[in-house]
Amino acid sequence: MSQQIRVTFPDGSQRSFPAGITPLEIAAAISPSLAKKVLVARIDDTVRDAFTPLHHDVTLRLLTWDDPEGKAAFWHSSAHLLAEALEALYPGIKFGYGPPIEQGFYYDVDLGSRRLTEADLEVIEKKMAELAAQNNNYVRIDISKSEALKYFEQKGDPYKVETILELNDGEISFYRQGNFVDLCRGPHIPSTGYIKAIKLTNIAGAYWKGDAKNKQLTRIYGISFPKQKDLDDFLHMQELARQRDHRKLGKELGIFIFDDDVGPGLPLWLPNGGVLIEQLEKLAKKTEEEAGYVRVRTPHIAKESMYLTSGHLPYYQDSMFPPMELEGIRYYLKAMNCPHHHKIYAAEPRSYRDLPLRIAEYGTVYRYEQSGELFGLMRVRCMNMNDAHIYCTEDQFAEEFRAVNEMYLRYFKIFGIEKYVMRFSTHDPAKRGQKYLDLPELWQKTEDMVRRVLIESKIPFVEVPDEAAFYGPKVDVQIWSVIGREFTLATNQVDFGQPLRFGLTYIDRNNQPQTPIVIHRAPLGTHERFIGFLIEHYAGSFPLWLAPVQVAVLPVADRHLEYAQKVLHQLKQKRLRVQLLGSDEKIGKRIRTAEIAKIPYMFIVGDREAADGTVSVRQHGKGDLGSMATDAIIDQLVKQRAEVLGD
RNA sequence: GCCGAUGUAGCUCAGUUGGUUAGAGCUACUGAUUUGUAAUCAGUGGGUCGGGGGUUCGAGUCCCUCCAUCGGCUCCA
Repeated sequence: MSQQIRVTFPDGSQRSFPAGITPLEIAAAISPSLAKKVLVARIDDTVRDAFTPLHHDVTLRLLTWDDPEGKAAFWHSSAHLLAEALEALYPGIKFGYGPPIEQGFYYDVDLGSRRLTEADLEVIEKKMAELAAQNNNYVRIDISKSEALKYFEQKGDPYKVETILELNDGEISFYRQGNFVDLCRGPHIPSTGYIKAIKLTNIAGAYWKGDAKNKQLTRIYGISFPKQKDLDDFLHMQELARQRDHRKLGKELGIFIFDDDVGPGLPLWLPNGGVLIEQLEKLAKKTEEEAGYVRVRTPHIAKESMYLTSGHLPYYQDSMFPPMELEGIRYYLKAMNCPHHHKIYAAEPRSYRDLPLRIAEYGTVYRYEQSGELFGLMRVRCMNMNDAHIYCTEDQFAEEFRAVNEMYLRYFKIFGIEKYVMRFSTHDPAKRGQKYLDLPELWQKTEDMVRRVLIESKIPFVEVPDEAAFYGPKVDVQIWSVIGREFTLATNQVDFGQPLRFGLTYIDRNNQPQTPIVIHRAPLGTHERFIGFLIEHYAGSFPLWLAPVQVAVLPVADRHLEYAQKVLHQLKQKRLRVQLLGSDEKIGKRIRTAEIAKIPYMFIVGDREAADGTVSVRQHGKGDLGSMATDAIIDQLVKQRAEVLGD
């Protein structure tokens, strides 16, 4: 009677098993140690519980903690465990969603009038550990819609009821572990005992269904692991990440500050930050000059009428500082540079021979970001954009877009930026005329061209439908802060809307007026976000060309001061940024000071060096490199700088 | 903007259940020291405890309120 099924494994091998066997039992048949590690299984193309009975021939892949799907199930099951603990501790609370996330899991709960504190988290953690130790199995229960509704109506959980109402009968399942039952499509790990280490990380408010109009629930974040050591490692990594947080390093390295009296989101760049800005601008200006850009300067404010022309008012008004009125006219602080640049384009008649026209400016813009959004340098209210607008014909568009893209890649190479994602945002044709300009041909043409350019330049990218700008498709570069927040670092946008609004034209070879296409591009984003990112990227140890102080000169004793001054002078002659760390403190202390300041090079000079015209070179993070002829090492540094800045 | 937490010298932090002149290290300043690859020694200065209001005989410590920061949510042309 025992029917056999054929199971195909990822390596192509096949084995027969009695029907009704579960992936977990199959794992046990292969090896007991494997069985202990299996969390879920990919059955044909779907990830399912490892305790799913198999009744037909299948392809099977056993998934463990080492697989992303394994981790996701592990954390999803942990979220259920959190809910179980919460229900045990605070009977009667209501449950929202409780999914796994990239690093851990959360559960949204309605605690009524109860407030949770950090101390409560420890209590909940203990309860979770206690429930985990019971090693209860996760059990799947397929259930009808009406039965499901009945259960949660009886229990009095409106959020679950609302969720069930949106599901179709026949695709609803519950999962139970111990005495706790939750609506869930799964899959789950076999039992709670797999969860050995738990850390609840924080409490936050979160709107039900992510809608600010809905009630705000309490979200409890946590993370869990199959071994205590994994949790320890995770916490250690987090600590290391915090060490390179740009807000901490920015203060320690004297790069920027915020001041209550100046205002939130309005950074003050200290001299060291000023150097970073100078160098970035030097790089950008050189790069843009070589790429045929022209440079302009425009005011920080403009009349209301211009923003009516551009269409930013009233649509974007909430993100702009409120207007100021002079002589009966309203002026706005600019939130973007494009309108000013369009005016420069329109300042004279343009011929097809003038195109492409590439107008660049490190423009300062002001945006009224919500107070809760501000985040160090990464999200501010005053920012300096590496902005430019390229005005071109349709025929020139692909080539211009490609050139911009290549500029991105050149920058990324210089900075060694490897962890990023290019997001290609396209429009939804069904929403043309409402969310998007109704210019089907241009959408089609530019989207195709952008896609082709991205593929040809072999940049991995993700295409996100229905995320384009109102006026055209765009490519954004996404990066992450050390604490894992995602930001758009750079952006490259196509615009066929504003040229129409501003009535921009050029005369083609047949003497007919035509509308140019505009490309908005900011490969280095804003100084604020880019430098915030760089601080974290380099952990504050900037490469020579960027470093605020490039070389520290350390005389061993007072009698070497004269020689130190001579070395200092040689460095300055080559326009290197230097600092003399005098001799009041012992040399070890001064080396420490320079190391903490993350100065790339130290030149230590004593009797030996003064006698033979050398310096003892110490590189930040690497240590003593030995003595070198002063001229030779300075030449090396100058060469290093020239690799990026060209001089 | 919403939920929650936090806010003590320039920086990092300690300040028991509210009780005499609020502490430490680093920094700064002064003096001594003249040093060979990650912290020389001594002395001095510096906070009224984020702002305002209140409770109390008495508040850094309790309450209210405003501001800022932090963690999320929402937002992000």
